[in-house]
Amino acid sequence: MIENMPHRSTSHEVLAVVFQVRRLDTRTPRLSVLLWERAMAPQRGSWSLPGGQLRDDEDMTSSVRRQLAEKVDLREVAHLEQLAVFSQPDRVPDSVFGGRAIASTFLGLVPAPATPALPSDTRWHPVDALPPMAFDHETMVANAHTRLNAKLSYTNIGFALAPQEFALSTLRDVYGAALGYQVDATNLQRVLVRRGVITPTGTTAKSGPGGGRPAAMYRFIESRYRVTDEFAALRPPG
Amino acid sequence: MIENMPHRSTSHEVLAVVFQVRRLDTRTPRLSVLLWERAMAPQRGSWSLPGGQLRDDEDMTSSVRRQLAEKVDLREVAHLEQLAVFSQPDRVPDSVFGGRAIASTFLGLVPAPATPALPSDTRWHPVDALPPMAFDHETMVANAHTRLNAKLSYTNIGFALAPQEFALSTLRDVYGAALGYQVDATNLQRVLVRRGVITPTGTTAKSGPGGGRPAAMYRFIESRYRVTDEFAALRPPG
DNA sequence: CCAAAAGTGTTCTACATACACCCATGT
DNA sequence: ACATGGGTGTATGTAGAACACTTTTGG
Repeated sequence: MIENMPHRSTSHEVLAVVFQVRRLDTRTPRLSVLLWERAMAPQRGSWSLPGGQLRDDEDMTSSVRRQLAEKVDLREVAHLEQLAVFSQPDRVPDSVFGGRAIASTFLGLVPAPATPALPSDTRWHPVDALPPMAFDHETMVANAHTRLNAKLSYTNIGFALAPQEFALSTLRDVYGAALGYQVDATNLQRVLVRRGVITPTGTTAKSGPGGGRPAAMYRFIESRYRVTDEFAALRPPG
Repeated sequence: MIENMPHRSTSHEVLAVVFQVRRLDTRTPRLSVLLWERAMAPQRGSWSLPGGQLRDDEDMTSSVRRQLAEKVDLREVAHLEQLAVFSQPDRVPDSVFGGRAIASTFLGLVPAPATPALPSDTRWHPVDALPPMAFDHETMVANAHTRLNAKLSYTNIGFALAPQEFALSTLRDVYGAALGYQVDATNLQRVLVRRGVITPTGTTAKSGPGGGRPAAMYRFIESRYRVTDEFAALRPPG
């Protein structure tokens, strides 16, 4: 492959860090990210973020949507936002795109319940146990995770991870999985109700086997991203 | 000019929103942004952000630095960070870069006291009284201003706007100019000292004409960007 | 001695955590 | 009855805003 030619071309790729809170086994759910396994060199066998080259006539948001549609049902992506740009000239070898490639990353969120069929090379991986990853994609995942955690504090972004209707214990698990520490359902309720983010639906869930009081169901008041309280904070315990 | 050809080229430009808190007249200082006036079509006479095309062999941070060096003394830029990408295919007419141009924006900060000579087409403009601006550059300034204000709350980013040593009343003016509301010097001191962001130097300033108690001088403990308190908030009065 | 500017101390409020206690359901 | 999970109410801590009062200078 030719490297360091004076006028190598510059292309632009778009990559999506798509998160969902998923329960793998019977244990508590984990924050997971959508990855596909590279079948060809370079870095064959390592895992990549979904994405691809930006076309000359599309903007980046359209491009991410187009490329994601090959991996998941787009109607399930409840939130999508720009993250950062990665522009080291050698971040991917020239052989991949026939030159140097700038990457723009996006954060995508998929609500908890459903996930449809995935292509055979594509899988969800818990972010706390990532497989070997291609190029600088691991950094991108960390970056996205940080952004998500920050926004859980001061926006209503949880709507894009939680089911349409949910018990508070479910919401607690969703927040807990994303933030990486145990969240108190009691306080979570008070905080989010006070801020006008969630509201009771009036219905209640059934008790599970072994009894227990039936849980009141809640829903997010808006299902569009909004900054709810610029200065709000969800602090870790301790 | 040719438009909507199936394979128009895509180029990449880098633009910097450089802020400084400046006193224009005798009144309180204002947050200002560095702009240059377009001498040629399109949009001749409107004002643009400094920047230009990314080269094939440089990363974006290097590119901003290179392009900024044509406008200001780079040693004065105390902070530089990535903002957002603007990728609408028609955000600038094809005639400018011979095709479509994606723009990556950066936030730059210059400390208060000095400003060296500028090129004749370049001037500082208060952000609350911007001149007619080219393309989507006004949006970019607004975007940068929002980011700066958020970071004043939970980081030590003020170091990049304040002089090396300063009285608290000066720092109050710097914060006030950026945030757009009056800040109480008393509380600012307590908050920033408690967080370990600023510290007294031991020296005091001279009193001005008409007297007044001499002010104790302070400095920022670190002059590197740092998140000081993830959950901190500086709220507006009222 | 008075005005001007800086600094100190005190109070007040609001938000968020912690935790003990009460409620509703299944077996 | 009692275990299991859900919900309510109360205390506690803390960061930050508000503001009155004191200190130090110049004229």
